[in-house]
Amino acid sequence: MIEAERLSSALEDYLETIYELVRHQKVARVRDIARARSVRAASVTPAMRRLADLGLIRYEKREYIDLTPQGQREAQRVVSRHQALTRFFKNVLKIPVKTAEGDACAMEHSLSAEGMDHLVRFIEFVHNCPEGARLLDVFHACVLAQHQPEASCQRCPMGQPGKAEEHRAVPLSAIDVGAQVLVRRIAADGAMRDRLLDAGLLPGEIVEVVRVAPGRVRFDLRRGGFELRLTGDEARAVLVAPPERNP
Amino acid sequence: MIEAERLSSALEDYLETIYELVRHQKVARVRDIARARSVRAASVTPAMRRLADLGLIRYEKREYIDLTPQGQREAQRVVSRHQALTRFFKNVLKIPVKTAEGDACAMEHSLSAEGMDHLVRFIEFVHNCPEGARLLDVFHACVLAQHQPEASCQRCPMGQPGKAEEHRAVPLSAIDVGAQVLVRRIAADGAMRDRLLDAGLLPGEIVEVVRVAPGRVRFDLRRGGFELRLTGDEARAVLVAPPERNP
DNA sequence: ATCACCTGTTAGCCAAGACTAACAAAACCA
DNA sequence: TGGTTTTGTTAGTCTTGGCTAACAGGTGAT
Repeated sequence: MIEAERLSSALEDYLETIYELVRHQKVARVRDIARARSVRAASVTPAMRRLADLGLIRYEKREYIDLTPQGQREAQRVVSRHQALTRFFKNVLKIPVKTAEGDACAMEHSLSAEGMDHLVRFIEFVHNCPEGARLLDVFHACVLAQHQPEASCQRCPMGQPGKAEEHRAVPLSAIDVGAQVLVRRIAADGAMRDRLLDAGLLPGEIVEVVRVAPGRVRFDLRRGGFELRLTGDEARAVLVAPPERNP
Repeated sequence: MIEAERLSSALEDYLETIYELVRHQKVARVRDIARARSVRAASVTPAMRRLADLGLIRYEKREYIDLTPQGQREAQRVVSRHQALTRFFKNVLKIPVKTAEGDACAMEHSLSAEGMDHLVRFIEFVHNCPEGARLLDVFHACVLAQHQPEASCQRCPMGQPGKAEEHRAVPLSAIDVGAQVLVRRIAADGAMRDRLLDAGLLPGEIVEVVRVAPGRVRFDLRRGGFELRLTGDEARAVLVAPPERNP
């Protein structure tokens, strides 16, 4: 048995798979592990040898595999992170179950102890504290339902077009050349939202309007050293804080 | 130029590094990339060749490296995820800046479009909506400050030991053998909290008390097929919903 | 009893991505 | 101009973690 410095994600995944298999099917065999991880059985054998060398599993050729106490602890650590992330994605962010699973599965290997600690505090908060539960409801009603305007939150000024400007949010399409503005919100869904977010238009970012095409059909922005071109529709979906006015 | 199926995390990191370098230092050289990524220069050259083959960077031997428009988009996508995650970890979960950076850096490669979409909605919510801002305040005051009891939230019943039981939360140490209970909250900090969370005691989990040592100094639990042993102190820190009573 | 089948192992291959050591090209001085 | 230093590239090695193909060991059916 050799001392571990840091388990690779692949080995953590194997360990987790074994954990789930013994939990549900009582025993873990090479075949099952291969199926669960979508790899060939021939790839499993050497991984088992490595895990056995690390003292995390008991593995004798052609026999059932199971976890040592240390392997159990290690696997449990990973599974806990997986659970915490999955719950956050499903219950708080409300992303589709399958995507939530996928994201959690990939991220579970790199969440720090501190991240885990605080993430779980957050989950505890929205589950246990009436304030937390209420505010989560507001988030879901107000923000996730934006594409169903009639369902959207009455309290939140960002959801009400008339009140938006009072709260210092105007579409980027209304901004003059040369002004620097602060992105507040992306009022778009689906592919267009993805495009704008991927382009770096996150709330809190500062952008400068560099050029506006005649007819305001195209907007060239500068953002931290790079230029970015938006269509009129895109610019209308980017809500920003209006530039300061010197009174 | 070859078509990309899916960029590896390593290549995404190189791309991101180049992006940040041209943004701040105007140019990216092999030396700088190697330093930024803590690898040897000899590892950078082949990575640059791969990125150039994918049409993401412009790279001529011994010349400055820069991003093609496509590379810029690709890098920006990764950087946006990095930013969104960092902000969430820093401003919402309030984990230390350095840890936040580290976690974001590792997770940025595996956040789905949907996860990104909803994560940013959440950030928009707590930044723009008065309700959201309040949510965050309550969370920070009530939950993160738990170890300073005088600062803890007055509204939240979980923070007030007297009221906790009314809200169906009692320490696991008070539970009888044989009972199945639901974990509500881990009332511990630091290493003990980490240990309990890593052991899978997350809010929402169901555990059964299998055995209690004389003097209630040790508690053996069963959780989804595995046994788990807690000390008395640990059991006192696990707040659970009391078992149903048949009236 | 033997043949076929299922499962697991071995051997040998490959690609990614790191490393060192040695070499080549530029740049920097004197 | 020529030597030194810095910077980049090449060649060769290693580990991880996949793959296929071939083989081995058990189980079961005829």
